[in-house]
Amino acid sequence: MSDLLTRLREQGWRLTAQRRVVAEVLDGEHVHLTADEVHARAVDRLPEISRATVYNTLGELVQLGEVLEVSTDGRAKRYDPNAHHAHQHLICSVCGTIRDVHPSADPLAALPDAERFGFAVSGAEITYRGLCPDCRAAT
Amino acid sequence: MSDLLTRLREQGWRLTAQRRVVAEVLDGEHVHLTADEVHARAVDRLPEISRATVYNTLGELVQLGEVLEVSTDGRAKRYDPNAHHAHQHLICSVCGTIRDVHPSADPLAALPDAERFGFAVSGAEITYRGLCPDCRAAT
DNA sequence: TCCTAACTTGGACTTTGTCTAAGTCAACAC
DNA sequence: GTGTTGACTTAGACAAAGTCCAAGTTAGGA
Repeated sequence: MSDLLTRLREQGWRLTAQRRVVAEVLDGEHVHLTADEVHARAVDRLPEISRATVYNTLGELVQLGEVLEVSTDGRAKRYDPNAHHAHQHLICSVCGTIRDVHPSADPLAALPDAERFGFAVSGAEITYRGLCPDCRAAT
Repeated sequence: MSDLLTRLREQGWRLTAQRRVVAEVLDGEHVHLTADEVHARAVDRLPEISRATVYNTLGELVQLGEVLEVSTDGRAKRYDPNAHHAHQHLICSVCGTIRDVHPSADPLAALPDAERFGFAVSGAEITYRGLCPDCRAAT
């Protein structure tokens, strides 16, 4: 993650305590946190950090391509620090747990020209849904 | 759509004016409307219909499998009446236009067992992103 | 050490959606 | 047709997620 801080500085970022803390939270646990969860963890380290700053910083990290935004359920967006390795998501329909997964085929290749309607198609996200082992066991 | 009304009645639905109007709005234009857009169009036909009823009715249609919910951007959910034919979505990154598309391969087949982590995987949604012809021309 | 543009803050505000209590009405029985 | 009843609808309050703004603070260069 020191890589990340270096890259950000090269982009002209001011390295404030708040931004450092947000970056550390995302780096610390490889999970998919909501903005409010990031804020809660950031507050543990820097009690006076505001919600607005967390939102701003997350938005900037997304702009810079350092973090991915995942909108899966129409509720809060989740932030995925694993932005430098292509992957898709597998989500438990019951508890919402998210795993990164790696399909064997590129979904873009499966979209024929006739199905592109003149769009310049630039990417594809796949959301797999199912029941995680814990939720299977619970039923 | 009279099919739809018939199916709904068979499910024990009371056929109220409000529900009929919501069903007609979704049937009338094969687009992907937000709940508020559905409400706006419903009000044109039945001025006293309330937002709560539109939300309730859309939720019921989704439960019954007659309409799909599409959450693509963390903003408002969109409702897709084309629930009886498997398809995926292609979305313009600029204007948000959504098209139904039909990839040539089943995305489920591209997820190896080793990448399922014990989940009972039940489905996959692909969101293709790109620039629509209008937005390409505008740049 | 100073300066200043960039950053942060708290709170107001917006959007999207949910909930509730009270009133209305579709469908069935007669 | 008329009455009955539980399902449905309504308006408005509420909640969650996110944005915006004016005022205060500060990182980093001069």
